[in-house]
Amino acid sequence: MIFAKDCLLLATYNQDNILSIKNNMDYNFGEIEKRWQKYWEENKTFKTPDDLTNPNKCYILDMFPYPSGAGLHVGHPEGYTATDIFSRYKRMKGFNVLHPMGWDAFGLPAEQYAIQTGTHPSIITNKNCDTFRRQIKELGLSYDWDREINTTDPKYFKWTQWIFLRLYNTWFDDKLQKGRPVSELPVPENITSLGDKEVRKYVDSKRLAYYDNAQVWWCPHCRIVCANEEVLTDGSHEKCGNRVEKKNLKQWMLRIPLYAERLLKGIDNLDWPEGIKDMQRNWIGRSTGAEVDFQIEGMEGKITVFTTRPDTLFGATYMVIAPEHNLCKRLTTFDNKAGVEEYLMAATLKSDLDRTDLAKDKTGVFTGSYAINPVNNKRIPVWVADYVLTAYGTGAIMAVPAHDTRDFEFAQKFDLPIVCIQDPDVAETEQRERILAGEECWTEDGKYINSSDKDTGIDINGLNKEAGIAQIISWLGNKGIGKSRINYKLRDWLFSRQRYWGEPFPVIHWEDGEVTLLDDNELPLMLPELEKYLPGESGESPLSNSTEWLLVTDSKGRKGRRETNTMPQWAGSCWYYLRFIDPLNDELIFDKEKEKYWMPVDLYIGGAEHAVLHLLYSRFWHKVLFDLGIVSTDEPYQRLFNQGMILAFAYETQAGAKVSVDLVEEREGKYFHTETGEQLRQIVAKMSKSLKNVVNPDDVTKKYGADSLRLYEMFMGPLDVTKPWDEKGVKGVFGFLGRAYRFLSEKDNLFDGPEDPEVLKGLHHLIKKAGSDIEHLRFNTAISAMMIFINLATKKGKVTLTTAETFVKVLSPFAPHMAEELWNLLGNVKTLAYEPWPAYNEEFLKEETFNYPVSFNGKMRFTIELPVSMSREEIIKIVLEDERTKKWLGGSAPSNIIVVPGRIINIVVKN
RNA sequence: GCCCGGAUGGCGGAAUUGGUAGACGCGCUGGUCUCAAACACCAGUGGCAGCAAUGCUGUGCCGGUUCGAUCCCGGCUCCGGGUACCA
Repeated sequence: MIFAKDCLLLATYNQDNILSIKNNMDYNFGEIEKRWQKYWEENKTFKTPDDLTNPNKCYILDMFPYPSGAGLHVGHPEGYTATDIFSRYKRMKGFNVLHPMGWDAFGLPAEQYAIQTGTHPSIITNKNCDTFRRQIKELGLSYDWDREINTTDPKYFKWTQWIFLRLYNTWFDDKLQKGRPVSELPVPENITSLGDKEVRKYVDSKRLAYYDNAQVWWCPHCRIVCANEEVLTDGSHEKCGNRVEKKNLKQWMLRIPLYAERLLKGIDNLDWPEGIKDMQRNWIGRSTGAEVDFQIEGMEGKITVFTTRPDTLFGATYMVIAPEHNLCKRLTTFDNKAGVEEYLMAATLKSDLDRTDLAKDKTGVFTGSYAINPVNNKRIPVWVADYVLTAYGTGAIMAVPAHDTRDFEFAQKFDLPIVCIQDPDVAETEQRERILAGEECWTEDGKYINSSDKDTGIDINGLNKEAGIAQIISWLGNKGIGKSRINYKLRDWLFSRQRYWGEPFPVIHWEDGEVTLLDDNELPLMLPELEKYLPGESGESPLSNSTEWLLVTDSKGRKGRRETNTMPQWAGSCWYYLRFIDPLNDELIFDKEKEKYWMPVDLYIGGAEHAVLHLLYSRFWHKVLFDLGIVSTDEPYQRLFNQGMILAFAYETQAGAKVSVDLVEEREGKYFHTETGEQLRQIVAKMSKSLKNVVNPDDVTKKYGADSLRLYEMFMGPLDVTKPWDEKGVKGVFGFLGRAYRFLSEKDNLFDGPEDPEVLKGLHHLIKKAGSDIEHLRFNTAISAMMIFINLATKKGKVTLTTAETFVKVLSPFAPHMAEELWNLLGNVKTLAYEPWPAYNEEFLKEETFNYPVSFNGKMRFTIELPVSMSREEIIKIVLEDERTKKWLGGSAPSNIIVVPGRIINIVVKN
């Protein structure tokens, strides 16, 4: 009956289609996919609508990739397919959809390649982008390619530099909890009176971006500085595996801790996985406590400590300062000088590995000096130990060995006094006595003891923890030697790298010491062409080799030198979601109206490895831009979802040695080493070059088509879990697509007229389930529902044309090429990308009867079909009369009968 | 060590979050088609016992709450991820 439409189709569509109709029994995915990819590209089907009046907008974003030389692996399409399904679904739901893709293309591999070959990094970068683009297009992903961005494009990084200027020119108003332009910064009079230089110094100390000496990890092998997070716990460089060392270098830093409170509070209202929110909270690491000043015996000055437990001051029997503490030298007495110096020397040479290894065995050395415990005026020794970190708190602690395990270990080792000040009344008698005697550490709460002093007039004995803390803080405050304080783990962000292939800082250092930034209209500051990309010996970036670019002279003849550091890779990815809104705008970073319309990002999908850093940095920049009135939302990413990693099968010997996949053969479901013949275990491991178990999407697409790849990636399991790749699984979904295609492309299977009620019910069940599953990103069960429907339709043998069309619409977000092809074969001439998502009718889903499971004491014994409307009483009556019930009762009377309408019948029998 | 996830057939996973455990797919077994194979199609498939009807058993282990537990509570074991002395 669809012959008439076929004729129309033949007349309106291209020659290829005639072929496909003749041979429509076969699912020729190669031809189909090529045709529709071409159609979408030529018709700009997925161009983002310009109309900003549609109140339903949806900004759907992938974490854009670093275009590595290896090309795509099957992990990439997982997230991309998920956002694509969501985007296609939202378009059909009538939303304006913004769904862009781009490249996070600055990075070390291209630079290393440049060092080796002398080719400009942009050449290899662009080549890699081309590969990625081709591969991504072959997956039929519905990106608006007119919005493609590349972080290495001067038209893009001009605005990255522009944002840096804004960060530099912003200070954080603590009272308003808001970033403001430095032009609005009030400068105290005692500073203005000291002259311009001091004012400049003051302003610089408030800027969000500052230039200062920083102790950084230096990788002698890569000749670059590594961020803390790039240094692994064993003291090696994440990128190259070589040992790193400490070095002092002038660096750009960003004062992200000023935004700690805002970043922390903002997390609460985000629709993000709870685990990721927790990780961000822990990273920010807010803790409340107090700062307490300790006088030093026989010396001017004081040691300030940060403690979360000021209430335990009476138990503080010694102090520890970090090796890097600035009072360290002064506190060391003549007798102890040799020992301390030796210890300090050892500490600076220590890598993280040493520190971690030695963690089990605490080290430290006595300075010879004593401090005075303010609550009881007792002399307590001051020690130096590397278990105290200079970067956290004040770099000094008061040690309360009775109630802190680290302090306890240290005190035991060095035989320092342990005074219990909290009675562990909940502990067992024997344990309690040990604790009271200072033989065991107690970190739980308890009633204070030994916590009063007549001379200082303080007494917290008998109080609980909360009251004790409050009283001590108020006592410290009155004395002017302490106050409550909130401390964060979050540290200043080291924001420069000694590399070529990054955004240049728009900064000039003048010979007189002044630092100036370029004006907006001087941007972008381009990277110079170089002959050699090797970094300078001293740790300077390769940019220092380019004298022509490097040296500048101003109109008055003053000489200056450009900043040779470049920005880290985070810079470009911190704000790219904003540029996608208006990527071709040369006048503005983006149009304000467009930003207001599209922001925030409604769905952001990417790997969990970016859970903390990328998302935290990005949120920080966004909040600054919000404070400056540049963006309209306080948070950038409203809903976040992390896809799980895709692993692959790998093989290992009985001894546990990994065997490369090309040395493995399968025989009767078992695996053997092709050379040694040893039987191997199949395990699941990360894809890696060394195991040769990396799966390339190109190979999958060639064999089964992009629709199958997409479907399998989604069918493997829930989006957020780690799951192993298994090619056999691709075969499964390929089979499903083939069955669906053959069934729906065969005219004899389609008819006009009323639909079979069972098919109708199945169809509407599918529409409902697929819609809700897509909203909740549960694609695996949506696909399963489509399979169930096709199984039903094939069994029935025939469906109406309307049913076929409806099914194709539901299928289309998942397998868009095949859906377009079928849509076309069913007689439609336009793309189905904007066809309305079908509505389901609850009426068709209604059941007349329900097959009740009847259980006895919770064990299901048989089922009985009863009308849904039947009352509880009637149900009980019928069930009790049933022969099978009598059999299972075995003569005894039921003590209780539970009927949950539409669910279950449970008969309780007491023996 | 601490924090966060998780454990369901031979395998990936499903179960309206307290109501018929194992949907859907893979694999396997048998059959149809074929000279044969592949493809495709049909049937079966948690384990144990039985020719079968059927029965027993079963969601990492032990215990609890409940008429009823994969789901809630307590205690373990193992696996994965994060983190590294954060005062």
